Amino acid sequence: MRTIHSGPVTLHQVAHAAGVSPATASRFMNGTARVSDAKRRSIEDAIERLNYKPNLVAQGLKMGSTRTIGVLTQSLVSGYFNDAMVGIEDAVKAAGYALLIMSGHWHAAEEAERVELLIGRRVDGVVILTGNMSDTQILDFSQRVPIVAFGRKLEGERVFGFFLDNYGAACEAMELLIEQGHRRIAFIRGSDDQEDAHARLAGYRDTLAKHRIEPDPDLIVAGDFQESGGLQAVNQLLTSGARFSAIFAANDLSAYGARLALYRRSIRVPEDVSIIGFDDLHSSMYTTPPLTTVRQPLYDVGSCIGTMMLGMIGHDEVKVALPALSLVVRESVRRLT
Amino acid sequence: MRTIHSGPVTLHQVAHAAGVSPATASRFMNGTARVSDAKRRSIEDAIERLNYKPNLVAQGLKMGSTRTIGVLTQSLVSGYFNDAMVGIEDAVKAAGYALLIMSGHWHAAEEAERVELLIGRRVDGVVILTGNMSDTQILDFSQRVPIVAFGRKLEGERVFGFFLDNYGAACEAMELLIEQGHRRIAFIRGSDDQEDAHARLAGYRDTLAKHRIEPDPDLIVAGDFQESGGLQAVNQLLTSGARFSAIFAANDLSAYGARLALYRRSIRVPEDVSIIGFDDLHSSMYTTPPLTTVRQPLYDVGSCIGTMMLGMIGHDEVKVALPALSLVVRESVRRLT
DNA sequence: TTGAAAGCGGTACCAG
DNA sequence: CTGGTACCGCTTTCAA
Repeated sequence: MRTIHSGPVTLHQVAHAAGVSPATASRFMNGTARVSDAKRRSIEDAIERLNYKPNLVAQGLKMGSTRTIGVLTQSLVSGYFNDAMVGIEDAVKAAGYALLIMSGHWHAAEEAERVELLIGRRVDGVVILTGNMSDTQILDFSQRVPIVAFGRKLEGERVFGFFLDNYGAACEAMELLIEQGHRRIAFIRGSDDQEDAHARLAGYRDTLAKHRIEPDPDLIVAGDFQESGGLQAVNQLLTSGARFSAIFAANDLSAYGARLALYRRSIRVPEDVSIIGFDDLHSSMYTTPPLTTVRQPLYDVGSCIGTMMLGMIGHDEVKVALPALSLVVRESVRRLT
Repeated sequence: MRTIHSGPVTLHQVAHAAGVSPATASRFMNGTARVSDAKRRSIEDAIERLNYKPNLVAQGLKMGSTRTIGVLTQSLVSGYFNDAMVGIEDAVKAAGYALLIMSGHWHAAEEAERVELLIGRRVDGVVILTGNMSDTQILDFSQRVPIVAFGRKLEGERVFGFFLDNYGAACEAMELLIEQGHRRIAFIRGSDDQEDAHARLAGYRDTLAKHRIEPDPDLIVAGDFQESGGLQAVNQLLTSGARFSAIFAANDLSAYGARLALYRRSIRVPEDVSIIGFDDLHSSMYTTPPLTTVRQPLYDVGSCIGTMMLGMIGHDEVKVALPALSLVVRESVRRLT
């Protein structure tokens, strides 16, 4: 006997085929209660025969949980964010959670709109990867859904936000440069609207001050966290005739651009000028020369976020240790002789 | 008057507050039918006051459509796939579709499992970005959900698969090298289990043959589409003492690795050896020297996929022009003198 | 134009 | 242990 059915098979059909009530079939599916051996077998059999797969949408509606975590990223093509993404996914997938990813493109209004969409789709929680929304906005959202945010300090019943010590790491990077004898160090800034950019710049300034090195405003040039910005920055530095023996780029992408600008003028790295970056993107291990930089353990950050999220959803107190930034010394910095 | 409510407000609450039936409220929400001015106003008012947002899950259950497209990628951290991802998203978001992304890690069983999960979540369609599943498996899945696949040729009622002309583009790349006077050209292979890897190798071989250049098996070395593979490949080439004036890397990542291996031995690019890659990752514009490579218009591929998917879901015939590969000449290839 | 009610596919409470 | 049934939030006949 073969029946033509349009859609996927339902639990009712399984129950019917197995000669039991949907309730029993459901109980069997979820192990919610004991089911007699006979019935169990016939249910198993029916499931097998009909190739039944539960409808997660229906379950979601009934249970009030979609087993989905919304992620607001800023760019789907950022190696930076994507590392965190896999950390998150790895942390939550064992619990049956999937990720619904949307990107806000560093635009507060768009970010809010995306979060709204995420909530409309009834995600069980949303993680916000930096961005330009105000803390207040996020706090507001957290009334409606648990939130964990990366890149800002936030604390509350259904919200937790944290950031890594960019300032401290920037100081470390500067210490390395200075310890290697560099005094005239250029700094390529990040996007003005990003917290991290400021922290890194502050680290640059304060470390210079700490060592009583006279800061030269001409050595601080605009950038945008992109390769193109780094390229322009160094071009500007070079045409302005500024002297420097090292460059601290606010992130690796900028460092790539800077490196190319130097290459164009046949300035060697690190023989003529040293470069240090920030982020430790995967490809920074393969630039020529391999880039000395500050490692952001984004995968670990993602894991933390994932476990925190699961904790908030399950109303558990979870304590996770935040990963730390660290310097990774490769070959783009050389001692000044 | 203020009422304490646990969850989000429902359409029933809105209807109640507005003094109309849920049916009318629903009609208003979707513009399904005319609603009298008076009622309309009171509904609008209630929506505003209660800050009502429709429950997409409930709508999904009722309508049999989640307005979600499942995407099976192979890696969340691949610049290659992610470009396509944003193309897809851009193409479908205007239609109210969101992307549910899962990755299969080039593992057929895992891929199938992910697709199964996607279907369980009742996505309206799934796009498969290459991978190692068999065509048969995909055809099977397409019985249950419309599929568009990238990286394989597939045709059917609810499935469409296509690939770009990797072979032709590889030939073009080789032509460039040969035209620039190169005869001893090394080839770094891609992963053996990927179709594209074979196409590119075939392009390499056939173009050599076409120009009656004696192929040297020692010049074809293993790779894995990763930087590390490219690095090792060139190391092997170098230690084996093989002579070559150019390297054709099966993809940009391999080219990066190759470039570093050369750098380590102080072999200059392109003065001593030329390198050509494949993919044109974003960062290939900023390597030193900028990489000559074959551009894969992944964003456009994504757009096509998105529109095709929308077409399949809406049972429309859509004709989209597939984007073409093209050579982008930068600075890593030099004429042999 | 409007409301009542059925039902999308499950789950869980309540009896038995 | 099992079945009947209400209901999750929304849409859509069907009748009025």
